[in-house]
Amino acid sequence: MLDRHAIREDPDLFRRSLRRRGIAPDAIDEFLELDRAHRALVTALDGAKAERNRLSAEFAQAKSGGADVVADLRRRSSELGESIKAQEAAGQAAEARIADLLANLPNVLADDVPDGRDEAANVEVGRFLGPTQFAFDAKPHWEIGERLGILDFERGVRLARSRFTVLAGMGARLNRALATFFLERNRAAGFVEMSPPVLVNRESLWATGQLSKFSDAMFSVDGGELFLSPTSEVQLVNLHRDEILDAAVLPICYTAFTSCFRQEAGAAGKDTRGLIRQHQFEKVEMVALCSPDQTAAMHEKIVGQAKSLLEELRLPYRTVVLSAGDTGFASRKTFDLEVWLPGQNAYREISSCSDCGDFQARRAMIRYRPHAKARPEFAHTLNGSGLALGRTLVAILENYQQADGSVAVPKALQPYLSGVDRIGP
RNA sequence: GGAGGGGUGGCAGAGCGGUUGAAUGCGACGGUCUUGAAAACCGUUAGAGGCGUAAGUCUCUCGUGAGUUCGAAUCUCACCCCCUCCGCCA
Repeated sequence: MLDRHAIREDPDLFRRSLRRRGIAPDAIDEFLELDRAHRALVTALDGAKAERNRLSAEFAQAKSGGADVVADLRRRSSELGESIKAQEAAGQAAEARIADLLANLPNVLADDVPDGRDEAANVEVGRFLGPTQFAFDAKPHWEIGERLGILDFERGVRLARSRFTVLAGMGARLNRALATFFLERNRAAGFVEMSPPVLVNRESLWATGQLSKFSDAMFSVDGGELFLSPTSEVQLVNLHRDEILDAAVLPICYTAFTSCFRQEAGAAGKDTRGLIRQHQFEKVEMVALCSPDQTAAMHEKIVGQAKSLLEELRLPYRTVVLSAGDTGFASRKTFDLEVWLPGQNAYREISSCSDCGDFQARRAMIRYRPHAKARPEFAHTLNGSGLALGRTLVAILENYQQADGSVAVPKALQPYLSGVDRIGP
C-alpha cells in the first residue's frame, strides 16, 4: 500500500515509478482528485459531528429545563443526524474508491532498478562457477529421476492430477535432507525457525499483496474463506500483523519450511515436464522485519544467505537484478538467483529476494516505535527463498549426473543422508 | 458437531443510555530522594484521520458490521474469535 501523504506531496515520484513498470500513471491523478474531494467531505462532516456532539451535551443540561427547549434540541439534533447520515454514506463510498485504487497500485521502485519491460531486461550482476561441462550427453532431470526410480510423475497424477509428483525412496530422502540442511544453515545465520499453518485467510494474503493480483493463482478451501498459501512469505510476514513492535526486537529474522501451492493457471503448456512448475512444492523461506535503517543490510543478508546455500552445494548460478517491468507487485527491488540447469541448457530461478520497504507493513499494519515515546512507524519487510526444494533437487540431479546414470550427492548434503554419496539405480 | 460463558487501553480489571477515550491496579517512561540501587512520593503513558506554518483544535475507534435513540462501551440483531463441558479424532 502506498502512502497517501507521500503521493500528495510528490505525485511525480509515483507517476514515474508506475511508468517504469509499464503502467499508465492515470491512477495517481485519479487518486489526487478523489483524495481532495474526500478530504473536503471529511472536514465538513467532522464539523457537523462536532455540532451534534455539542447539542448532545446541551441535552443532558436541558433535561430539567422546559419541555419546549428539549423539543427544540431534539428537532435540531434529528435534522443534523439526517444530514450527517447522508454525508457519511458519501464519505464511505469515496473512501472505498480510494482504498480500492491504492490497493491495486504496486510498490515504488528503487532508483537503481534497471529499466525494462520484462525478464529480458534483467541485469546479471554476479556468477558462481560456470555451466557444468559433461563428457557425455547430459539428461534432463525427469529422465534421470525416472530411471533411478526417485521421481514418480505418473503416480503423482494418479493421486491428484497433473503437476503433482511423488518423490520416492532416495528422492524423498534427498528432499528431506535439503530441508534440514537449509533450515540448519539459516538458523546458524540468525533466522528463527517457524512452522506456520499452510492455510491462510484473506487478510493475510491481502497484507503481503498476493490477493489483489494472484487470487486466481491460489487454491481455496472452505468456500473461499481460506487459501493454500503460495509462499510462506505470507505466513512469516503476517506473524506480526497489527502489532507495534519495540525497536529493540528488530531486526526479526524468520525461516520456515513449508509446502506451497500454486494454481499455475496462466502457465498452461509451460514447463509441463518435470519438477520445475508444480501445483505443490516445498520451500524454505527467509523473512526479515526491520527498521528502515536496517533494510539495506537485511537485503544483503538474505541474498548472501541464499547464495551461500547454493555455493555450499557447489551449484552454478548467476545473480540478476529484476528490471522494472519484472519486479513484483510488493517489491521495490528484487534479486533473483538463477541456478544452471544442464537439462534445459539455461539458468532458472531458484531464489527470489525482495526488499518490500514499508509496502507490506503498511497493509499489514506492522509498526515499531523508534524510541520509547515516539510515534509508531511502519516497519520494513524483506523476503527470499532459501531455497526452493524442488528446483534444488532438479539442479542436483542435472548438475551431479554421472556417465553411468547415477547421481553424486553434494558433499554438504551427505551428513544429512547418513553419508550416502551417490544415488544409483 | 451439541450445551453454556465471554470479547474494554501493553497486561489485569471497573464501567445506572448523557463531558467515559474510558475508574483502579500492574507494567513502562520521566523526575524527587539516595554515594549507588531498592523502596517511597510526584508526573507522563492508545491508535488513526481532518484543519492549521505552528501552538492547537475537531472527528473516529471499547471483537466486526448493521439497527434502536436527540445521544450507545452500555439496548437489539447478525457475523467473527476465545474459553469451559460433552462427543469425535491425528
